[in-house]
Amino acid sequence: MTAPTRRITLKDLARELGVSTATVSNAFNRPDQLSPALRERILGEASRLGYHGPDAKARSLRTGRSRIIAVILAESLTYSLNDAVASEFLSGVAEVLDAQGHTLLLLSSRQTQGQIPGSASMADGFIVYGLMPSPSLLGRLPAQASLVSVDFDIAGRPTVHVDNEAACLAIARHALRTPPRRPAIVNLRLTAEPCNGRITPAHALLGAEQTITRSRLTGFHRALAEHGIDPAGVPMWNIEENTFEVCAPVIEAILDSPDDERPDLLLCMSDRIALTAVTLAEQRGLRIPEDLRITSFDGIAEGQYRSPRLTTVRQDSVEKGRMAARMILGLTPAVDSLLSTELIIGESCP
Amino acid sequence: MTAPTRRITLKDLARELGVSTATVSNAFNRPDQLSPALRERILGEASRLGYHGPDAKARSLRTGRSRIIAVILAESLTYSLNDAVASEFLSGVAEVLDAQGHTLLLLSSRQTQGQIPGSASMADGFIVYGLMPSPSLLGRLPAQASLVSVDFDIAGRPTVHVDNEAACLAIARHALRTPPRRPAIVNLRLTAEPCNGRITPAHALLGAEQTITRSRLTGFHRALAEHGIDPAGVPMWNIEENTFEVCAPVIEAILDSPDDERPDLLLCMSDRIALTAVTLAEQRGLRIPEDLRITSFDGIAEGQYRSPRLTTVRQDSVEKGRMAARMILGLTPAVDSLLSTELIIGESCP
DNA sequence: CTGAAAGCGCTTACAG
DNA sequence: CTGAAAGCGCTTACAG
Repeated sequence: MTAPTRRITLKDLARELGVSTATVSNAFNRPDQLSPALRERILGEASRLGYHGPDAKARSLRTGRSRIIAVILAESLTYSLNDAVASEFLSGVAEVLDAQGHTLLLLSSRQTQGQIPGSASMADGFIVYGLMPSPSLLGRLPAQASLVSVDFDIAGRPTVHVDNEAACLAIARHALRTPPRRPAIVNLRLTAEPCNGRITPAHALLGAEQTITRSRLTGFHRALAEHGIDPAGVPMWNIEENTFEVCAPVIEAILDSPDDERPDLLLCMSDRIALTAVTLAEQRGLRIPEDLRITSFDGIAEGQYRSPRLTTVRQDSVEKGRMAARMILGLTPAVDSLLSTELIIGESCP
Repeated sequence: MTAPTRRITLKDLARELGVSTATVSNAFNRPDQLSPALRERILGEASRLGYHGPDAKARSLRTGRSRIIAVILAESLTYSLNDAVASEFLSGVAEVLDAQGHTLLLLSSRQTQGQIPGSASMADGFIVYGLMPSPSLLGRLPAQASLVSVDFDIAGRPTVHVDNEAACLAIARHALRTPPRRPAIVNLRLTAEPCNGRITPAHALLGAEQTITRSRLTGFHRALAEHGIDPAGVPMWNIEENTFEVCAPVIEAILDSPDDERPDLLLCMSDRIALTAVTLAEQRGLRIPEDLRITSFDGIAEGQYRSPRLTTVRQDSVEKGRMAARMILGLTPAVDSLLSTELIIGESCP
């Protein structure tokens, strides 16, 4: 309780005890390297002197490992932290890291600084989530660090993802069992140039190697073709950000079409889009599913506990996070993994 | 593109260029300490050799600063990441850190390891959120690190919070303007021992220095007394975790009371509780606000974009996060700060 | 404007 | 079972 003149170090402690620094280090790191009695004495003295263990900065320099794992999110931290899917993913990562005594550093490939801060290179491994970051960002990551990508591929690196195309094929098949008069698709971040609204032939779409939503669209299109509907004739909209605020104007534009033009089936690429559609449709007195059927993707909790419960594809984002974390820590062989999805039939499209 | 034999260091680079390591270091850290021409040459050579700047681990040992700020969350990361209020808070923190070239490390006082991993001590500062952690956890934090608490006080440390009592007084006054027949209070984590259900006189409540919800209750009680209602006669329930799953059984118990016992006004301590009540009440065919009025706290987006919009207290959690981050970084004087709140009158209690 | 040297606090072969 | 010594990769007074 005296004023701390200087922070106590392992060396101080060794001198105090009359043993070498190696022995003190061993007391903390390799209990088998010294007698229990001596270890006891060292740990006891340490706690009396307020020494809480070897300094993490020095240890990480010496060993080369920090026990920090970084997750690089495609979107801003503000967006990601408030997005249910990304949050669940992070939960899964955190769960495994925590159990292994590791710690989670949050990064975004949209840092305002333009690039990842140097301090990030302290991490032992990087989980890159959601979108291919710029090559320069990727190049700046320490060469020896391990890397796992999630929801997209980096050549030569292991990846974790779900089979978006098959899942979307399945849900669209379900929806099309009841023939729609005017089906429509609401995409998520699918255009090469930003577009928050109707997609026209003039819009270039991102490729399947750049975004998972392209695979989702392929699934929808396959199902439509199977049912004799020309995909090219099905109107598409695009949403730039998976939030109520950004979705709302696009959905409003769709719903405010004249009765005989308004879609009666909306194949949406996320639950957030679908929930926005539900909210705005109800405000307009449209009945779901009688006037408008809606399918979506993700299976977040919010879509399931208020009626109408969403018909959606559940992807286990928590498990995705766990898998990525296990791979990064070497608990699981670092090989490409495909997680399965589950079709949930709710009330929005029975 | 050759096989990386060994990672290149600042020393290698200096040798390669025929300058001292000090000069290379200065080229990266103190541009004013060398001629622009030399600096250019050094940086050019560095990027050609694939040297991405000084190693973060070594730099942090040498300087004593890591440019990492840790947030210690009261709840598990899994819970916190999926809670709108905590997520918004973290957004605010991340926004400021990012702008300052700092990085965010996520910790929980509920780590499964029982205590914060040693690697956490790498952080330059700690933002402790939501609840007083155990003294032992607090004691293990590096003595020289800065510390800001949020939503509770640590003696001698700066804190950021909102005036919970005044806000709850205000919202309860609003609700009581229409005299309720059977008001009730749904508390959040207010009992000393875990209790997910009705609070009886046998339950000890946490003190105001331990939890913000105690201050919220005081606000409710003051308003009730003002309106001539004996607070002791108002039934109270407690919710252990702010999630739909944990809330639901308690809310169901409340709503399933006989008609003449069921509350007609629910003063809830969070929007999540209120949203659960809305969902379950609607399932039972109860009309809001005609049969049941509901007030809450937080002002999360989800409570505002579907009808009935919640009558609630909006606290600016993002700003709370920004404030805490600014204090930790020394951008703002580290003094106790009280954020204001805003009463939102929605349809759940007009 | 530039460089030689000390040292941040630890861990780890290695020798005894 | 224990200790002396090297060195992880850097930054920073300090001297020139």
